[in-house]
Amino acid sequence: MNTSKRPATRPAAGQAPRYRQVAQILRAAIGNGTYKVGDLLPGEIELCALHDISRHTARDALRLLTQEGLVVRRRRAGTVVSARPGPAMFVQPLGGFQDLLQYAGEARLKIIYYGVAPADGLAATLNLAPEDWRELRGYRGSGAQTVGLARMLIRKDCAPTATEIDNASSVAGAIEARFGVVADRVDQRISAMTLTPLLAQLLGAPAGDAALHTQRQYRDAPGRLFLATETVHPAGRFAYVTSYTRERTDVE
Amino acid sequence: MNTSKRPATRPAAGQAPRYRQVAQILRAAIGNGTYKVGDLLPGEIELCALHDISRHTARDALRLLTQEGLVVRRRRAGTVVSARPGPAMFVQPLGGFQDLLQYAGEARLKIIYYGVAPADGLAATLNLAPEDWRELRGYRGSGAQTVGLARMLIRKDCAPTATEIDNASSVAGAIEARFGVVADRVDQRISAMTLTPLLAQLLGAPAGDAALHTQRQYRDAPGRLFLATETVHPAGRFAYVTSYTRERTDVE
DNA sequence: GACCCCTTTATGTCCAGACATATTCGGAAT
DNA sequence: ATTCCGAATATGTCTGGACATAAAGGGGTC
Repeated sequence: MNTSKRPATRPAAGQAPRYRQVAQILRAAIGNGTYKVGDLLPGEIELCALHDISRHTARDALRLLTQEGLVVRRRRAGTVVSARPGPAMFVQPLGGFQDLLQYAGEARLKIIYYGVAPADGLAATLNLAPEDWRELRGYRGSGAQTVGLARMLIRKDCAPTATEIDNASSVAGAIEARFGVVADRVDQRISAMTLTPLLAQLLGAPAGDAALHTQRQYRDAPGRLFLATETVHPAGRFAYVTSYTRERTDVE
Repeated sequence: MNTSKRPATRPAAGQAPRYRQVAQILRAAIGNGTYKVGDLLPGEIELCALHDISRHTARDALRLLTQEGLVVRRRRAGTVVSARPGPAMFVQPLGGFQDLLQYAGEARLKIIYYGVAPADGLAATLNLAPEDWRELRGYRGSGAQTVGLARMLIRKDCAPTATEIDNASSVAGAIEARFGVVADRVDQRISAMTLTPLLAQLLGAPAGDAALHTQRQYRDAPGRLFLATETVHPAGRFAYVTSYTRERTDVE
């Protein structure tokens, strides 16, 4: 293993890593129809040549697209386009329990309000006593892009600080880390809704547009509600993606 | 780069890849409390030593746990446990899986078209050769109430008759009963959409209203697509309701 | 105790290589 | 035209290495 090694082609300062750039190029090509569903993407070796990158970097780029459900990869068969990306679409796995405890990919929660639960806020909606809860409101998004709006109630006796929430991968995770309160049951409801003028304004979308409405209630082992959330994602910005596989019992 | 390379430590025949084995060991350790939320996992270098694997294999194992939301990784900070593995990782996929194979509750499928896949139908949307597929269109509803509209592609070589479909609890069930083709993997995507005038008319809903849009692709064991469906449910008529419970995994 | 700064560190990103293997495909035979 | 088989192929898995960088931590100063 004594061949000389090409110096790494690092991205310019402030730019995304090369593998993300290549992933974005491919994502855009799928989105604009250059590659259609069923088409083969350039293979790993071809991507190396096209973008002057290593096979590792090419595979990392393709791994991103695989995770987003845009392509399917099988050995020898190659990389096949399986879906078109919505423009700037974020996808959240909707598989199992853990997926409920995570933010979608890189869509972070930007807190815009965290404090006393207003009498006419989410607590009222859920018929809860506001004085027992903290309300949190925030945007979900990445960078300057807003994917959705979230509103949550956190029971006062297990309300982390805003900093703790910022540093965690989810609000439920922050609660568990700080107070040891663990979600034992999560009830979820996904439905379609029409954006009200207020929500539309907050989300920078036209009023009357369609949106995904997700409500979740998290309960601990004795069944006590400790976290309730609702999120609104305008159509075109967000989708739940799930992949179920029939389980093999031959594993391990 | 002229040091000799250790031969790869491949898993024994029939066993999962090493990176999956290591991931499972760590997952179990998190699950049984060896590592608690907030704890540091062994770093990459330590995992290499502990399991006699390369850093790449260690990183792949940790990447799985990251994807499952069990750990959070940041440079220099290390790998921190962010959640305990619920059954969600294994979240009774058969239960969830089977749900995909059934109609929602009592909402039956009323077939309004079953035959040749039109050149401009769903096959075109999925970039499939229409001549290899049958297209089925129908209403989902109960009694006189229409809940949603469904459109499906069934691969010709395993297309049941309309009567067989009527008599089964699902199209996938009819396919399995008649041809023995079993869904091994189902990819699902749930998003919000706005009703086009045509869809609105078919559904008796105002054009421009919000709707839930669900797309599913069913693949058999070798990964071949044999059934693709899409359904549209106007807002207010349909919601996905799910309840996840953390399963007691004290047995293993 | 708070703050600052520098070193250390553990992950992130990128490079190269090799072997395994599932899958595709082309050619031969029927 | 169909079937079979073997070679080729493109991804999967695993090894090694190097540099970048964000973050932790320790020590010194105030």
